[in-house]
Amino acid sequence: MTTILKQEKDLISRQSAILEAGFELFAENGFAATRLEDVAARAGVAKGTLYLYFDNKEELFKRVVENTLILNIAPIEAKLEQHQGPVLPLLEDVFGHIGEMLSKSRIGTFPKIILAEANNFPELAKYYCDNVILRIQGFFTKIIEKGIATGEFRKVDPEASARILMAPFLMLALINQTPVIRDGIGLDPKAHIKAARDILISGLKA
Amino acid sequence: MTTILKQEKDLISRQSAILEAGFELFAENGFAATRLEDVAARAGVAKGTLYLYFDNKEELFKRVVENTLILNIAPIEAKLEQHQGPVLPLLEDVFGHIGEMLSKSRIGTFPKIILAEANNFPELAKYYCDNVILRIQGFFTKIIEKGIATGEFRKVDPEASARILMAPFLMLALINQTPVIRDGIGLDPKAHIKAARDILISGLKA
Amino acid sequence: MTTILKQEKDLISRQSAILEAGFELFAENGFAATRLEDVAARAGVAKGTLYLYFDNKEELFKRVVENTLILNIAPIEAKLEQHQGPVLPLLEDVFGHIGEMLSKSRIGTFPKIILAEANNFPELAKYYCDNVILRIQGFFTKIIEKGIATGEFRKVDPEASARILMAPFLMLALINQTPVIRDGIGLDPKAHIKAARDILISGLKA
Amino acid sequence: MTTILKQEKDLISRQSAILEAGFELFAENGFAATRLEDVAARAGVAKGTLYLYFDNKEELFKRVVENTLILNIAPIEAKLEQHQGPVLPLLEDVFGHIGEMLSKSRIGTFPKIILAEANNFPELAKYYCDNVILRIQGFFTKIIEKGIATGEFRKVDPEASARILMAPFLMLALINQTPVIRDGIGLDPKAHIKAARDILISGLKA
DNA sequence: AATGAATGAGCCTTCATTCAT
DNA sequence: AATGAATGAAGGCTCATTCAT
Repeated sequence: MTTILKQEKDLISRQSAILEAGFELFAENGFAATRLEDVAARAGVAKGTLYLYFDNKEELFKRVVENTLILNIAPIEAKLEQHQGPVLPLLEDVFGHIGEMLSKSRIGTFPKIILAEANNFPELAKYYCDNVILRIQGFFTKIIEKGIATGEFRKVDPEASARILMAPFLMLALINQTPVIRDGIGLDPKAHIKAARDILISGLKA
Repeated sequence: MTTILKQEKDLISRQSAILEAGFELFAENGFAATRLEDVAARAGVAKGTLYLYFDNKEELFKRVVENTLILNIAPIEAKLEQHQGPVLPLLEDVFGHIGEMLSKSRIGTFPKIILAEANNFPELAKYYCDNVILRIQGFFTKIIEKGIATGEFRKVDPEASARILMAPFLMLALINQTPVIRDGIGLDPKAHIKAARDILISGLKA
Repeated sequence: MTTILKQEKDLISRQSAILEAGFELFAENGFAATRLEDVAARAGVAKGTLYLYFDNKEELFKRVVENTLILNIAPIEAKLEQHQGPVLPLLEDVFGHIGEMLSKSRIGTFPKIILAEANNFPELAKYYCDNVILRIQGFFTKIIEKGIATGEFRKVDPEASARILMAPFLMLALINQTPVIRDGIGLDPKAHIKAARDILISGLKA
Repeated sequence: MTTILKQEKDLISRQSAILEAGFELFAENGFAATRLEDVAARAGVAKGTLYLYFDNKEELFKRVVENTLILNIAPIEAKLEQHQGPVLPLLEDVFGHIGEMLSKSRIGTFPKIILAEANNFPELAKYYCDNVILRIQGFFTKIIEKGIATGEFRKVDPEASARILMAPFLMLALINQTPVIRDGIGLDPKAHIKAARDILISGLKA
């Protein structure tokens, strides 16, 4: 049984290693400019091994995206579900939460990959749209609606405003994954999130 | 002489046609997925002709970007230079101005191209950063500083806040060039700009 | 116009060279064991050049087959059409004709290729079946029917007998293209055809 | 000991299963297009197991051929040896015998395999030539010689005529293993053999 | 200057073979 | 002995680039 467990672990870690390697290289170079040979090398396996886990390059790409997309949206949504009382503290909390996530994990790479390849992989873009963007947008929309209901916020268009709340996060995600530009404009994630929270929440308040 | 002029004009228009075609295809498919054969076809020339005007694919890409980048930042900057009195009306005006530009012209394609290929073309990204992003950022920074000076705005971090002002524009630019996503989330450019102006300006006001 | 003619000739000869090279190698090694690189080398062109003339390996294979199949069936059929009087001399003539063709040209390679790849290329086999085998079979069937009508031949099953007439030709075609076996069994094409004519015609005679 | 016997039997049956599976797939797809993975699957063993019984793909192929080649020529030869009196009845008998064998068993697959791969496996072809073709040819040659001696047959070239006798069998073997063509030309084995016997024996008779 | 046929390096993918378990 | 995951050489195909016309 120990052996079985070990094998299982090996299998999982090997697949993970490939997904991980694929993630890094796709994020760095885009889909086309990424060579499977390099993915294999970074994962520490042979070229042919990739095909034991993935049908082809496209499928690997999709799985890389999907795999990482089972992201921390659910826990955030849960917070809102359980939440009682004024939404302002929740919103402030969420700003910090997402901001930190985008600064530290590499989850912010995805918007970039998806946007870059959206025309070449429309189904993938749709998938991302439905499972990530729309869920986040829905989350913010509900917060705004609640805030309007409790009188905390002015009467704004909840959905359009939700997208305005999301914009600084998108910007952070994109630019933080692009060193040349991030360093070029001197963007500091913490200050960025702080300014976003400050201005946007002030702008919503009644 | 007429002939010479005509020839010259032909030369110019041929080069333009290539740049134009390259722009459209690079914007649609990214750098790698764009085939020079298709660029040539769309420009109405033969494949070999491209090489009479451009050294290679990379150079064509750079020239496409550089060529179209001489965008209308200057007039906007000029407005600020000449401007007297309260900055709020100017800022409101600028919101509409940029919003319209991004909705109608294809200038919004660039952020997407640049971000997608920033790691493969760092000099290009740097160039774009210096000549476009930083200038726009500087523009907004100055407006905020002036607004703080006139007492119109709260005391915020001008540069970080400038980036928050830019975020919805970046979002609009990116998503508007990506039909799958634009339609997927139901983004309406006008409503988007309206909400941005509303929330951000309220958020800045003293 | 001289130039145009020359170019046209070049194009034709290049395509022919590829078909020729493909023919030889496919005949020698079969479909799978033939490398396009070798086809290109034998045709005196680069690997990529093949793709200017053929979509892919399969298509090249089919074209090789089809191309050579516009063979000398038509002229033989014509003979029968024009023929008057007793069919025996015609049949004897045809034996010599086909025998010579199979001995000298490499047209006899096809049955072997087709049979070997029939399961991998069923449409091709069907094509060959309809356009070659059935036409030859029809030709012999008609001769036998005529011969029965004129009283030259016994009353035999015309179609089944036609296939018996064809059998020695098939054998010759297959074995003559397979040196190991041809030499191994000491098959001499002329003697083979002579014996076939002798026995089969005697066997049909009334 | 029962166990040992069982193991031994398992070994034998496993090897047989592989040879069997190989036979079917090689016959269907040819050498190159047959994947060892499929052979293993059809034999109900793992891919690696093949290599416990065979050095490599080529060797498996040869063994598949050799293994099944020990066909029933001997009993037929014996008949001739013991035979006394007129050969005509024997020849007629043999026609039915071989015809039935080719229609029912899969022994007719071999000519196709051998011919298709003769250039890639010359020793195999030689082996088949010496042990099968030449023996059958010798058998028919002797019958014809005897028949000439007894005055039953005309004075023909015995060896060349032997090959003419063999031709319809070869044709049947090849085409019967190739459904597309067999169905395409509407070949019926029984009628084919009947016509062959009829015409060829008539053709030989004095 | 313009063409487009030709080139060949490069990459994805397959599959015979190996080897740790 | 048996397994099947892993390997990597080999080959089909694409497309940026060249060059004869």
